[in-house]
Amino acid sequence: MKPNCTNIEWQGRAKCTVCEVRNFVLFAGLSPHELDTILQPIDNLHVPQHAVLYKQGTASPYVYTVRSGLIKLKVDLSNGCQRIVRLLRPGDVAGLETLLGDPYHHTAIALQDADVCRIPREVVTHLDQTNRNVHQALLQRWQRSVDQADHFIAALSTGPAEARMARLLITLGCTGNQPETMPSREDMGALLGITTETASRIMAEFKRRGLVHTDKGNDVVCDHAGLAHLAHG
Amino acid sequence: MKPNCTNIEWQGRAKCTVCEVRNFVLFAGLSPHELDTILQPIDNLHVPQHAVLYKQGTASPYVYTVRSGLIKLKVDLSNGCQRIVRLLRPGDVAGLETLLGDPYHHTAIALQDADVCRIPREVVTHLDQTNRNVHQALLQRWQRSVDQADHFIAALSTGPAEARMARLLITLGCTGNQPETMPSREDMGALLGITTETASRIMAEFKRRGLVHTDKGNDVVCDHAGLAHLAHG
DNA sequence: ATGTTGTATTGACAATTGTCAATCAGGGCT
DNA sequence: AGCCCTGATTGACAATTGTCAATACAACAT
Repeated sequence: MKPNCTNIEWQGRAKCTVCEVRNFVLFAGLSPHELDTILQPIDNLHVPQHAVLYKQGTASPYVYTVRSGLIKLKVDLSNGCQRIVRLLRPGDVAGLETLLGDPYHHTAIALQDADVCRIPREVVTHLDQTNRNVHQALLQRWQRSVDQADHFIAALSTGPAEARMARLLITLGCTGNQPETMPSREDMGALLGITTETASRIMAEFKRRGLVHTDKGNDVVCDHAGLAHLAHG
Repeated sequence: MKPNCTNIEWQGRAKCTVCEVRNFVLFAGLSPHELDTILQPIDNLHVPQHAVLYKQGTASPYVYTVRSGLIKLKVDLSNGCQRIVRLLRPGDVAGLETLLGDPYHHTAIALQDADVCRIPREVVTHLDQTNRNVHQALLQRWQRSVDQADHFIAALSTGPAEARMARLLITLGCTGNQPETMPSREDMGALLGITTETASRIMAEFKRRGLVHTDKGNDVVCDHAGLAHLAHG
């Protein structure tokens, strides 16, 4: 077996009180004192690109919040294919179903190198019961999952492939200002419910039309207005 | 303007203590005494087919639970089309986003005559804070929305139209035992992200192949095994 | 430099799906 | 019955997308 470079690394105990994205994550409403009183450890993990954070159908008592990077949630289809049902960015939460005792409903894989906090289920359930702000934040994360799923249905799974690709690029944050790292053509296909080849063709055509411009590597800059125009039609 | 036969009718104050589906809905864990102490009124509404329960973008302080019938949640697309993102059956909850102060994220319309309970937001938030069982049930409803949305992505928006239609019929509960009421071809199209004509062609072909059998009106009985086979491939 | 590997791109063709228009079928009405 | 209206079905054709195979390209190791 060849050396595996996609092992998740422990990065130390999370330092929530100085977390630079704390205002976006689950514990926004906690005082430093309250954070100190958490008995269970919150660990900081580095998830290299392509590493598996958890597998669909397995159970473990952890919820994850994304601090940096990009995580995909995918499901296995009956015919062996896969479909990506969600993209998680900094501030998003993964594995909420574990709070209800369910095994994970998806397989979580890093699309780009990511840092996540691994939070024991008991920490979340306890804080949910004792802190109003955390409770509200939890409900908001759950609603956010619903909203993102709806976006996948309405924007990324509806209409011709070209329009969906344009919406995907916009969803990925292509504003035209700074370069964005693109997923592989295969992942784009799994995101949009089209084949890898169709995804490749559309991206190549976008390049020819000047709608996207290769920066370096997988980074591109986009013509946001042009993409927005295609996203409608 | 022609007479409107799709007005929502008030059916009286909800009698939760004798509600035949209470075990499936939000207040499963409440004792009769606790139910009596709810100050805000829970109303029982009849929603005729095609009636609008609420509109996307509007705000009102109500959550709804479906007691009978079938409700569709749809969103308006940028190009004027519409996409159905969820189907709600008895026990499902609609409008949870109102608990977070959001306007409704969808337009809710009855696909079949439906009975719903209209619950003031304050009732839910109060019970959520005072009763452990209601709190847990609320989280489960939220997760159920996520799961149903994921099903729309993975099963109803992936693969060729024929397989998606087979999965839709199975989702609608076609077991082959008793007849099921079908949505219109237009709604099937909006459910699957295909055109009305394609939906019609596929259903007609299913009939010719004997996979579905017209019972009476919009009711059909299905060959569950045959559909399940098509759903894979 | 050379090969090796994995991904992206492209071509050729088949299959699917969309578009637009016509026709058909059923229910309600006069 | 005859008419009207709506939704379902079908036909013809164009456009899109999938399939399978070949090629191009970039990163990396030898």
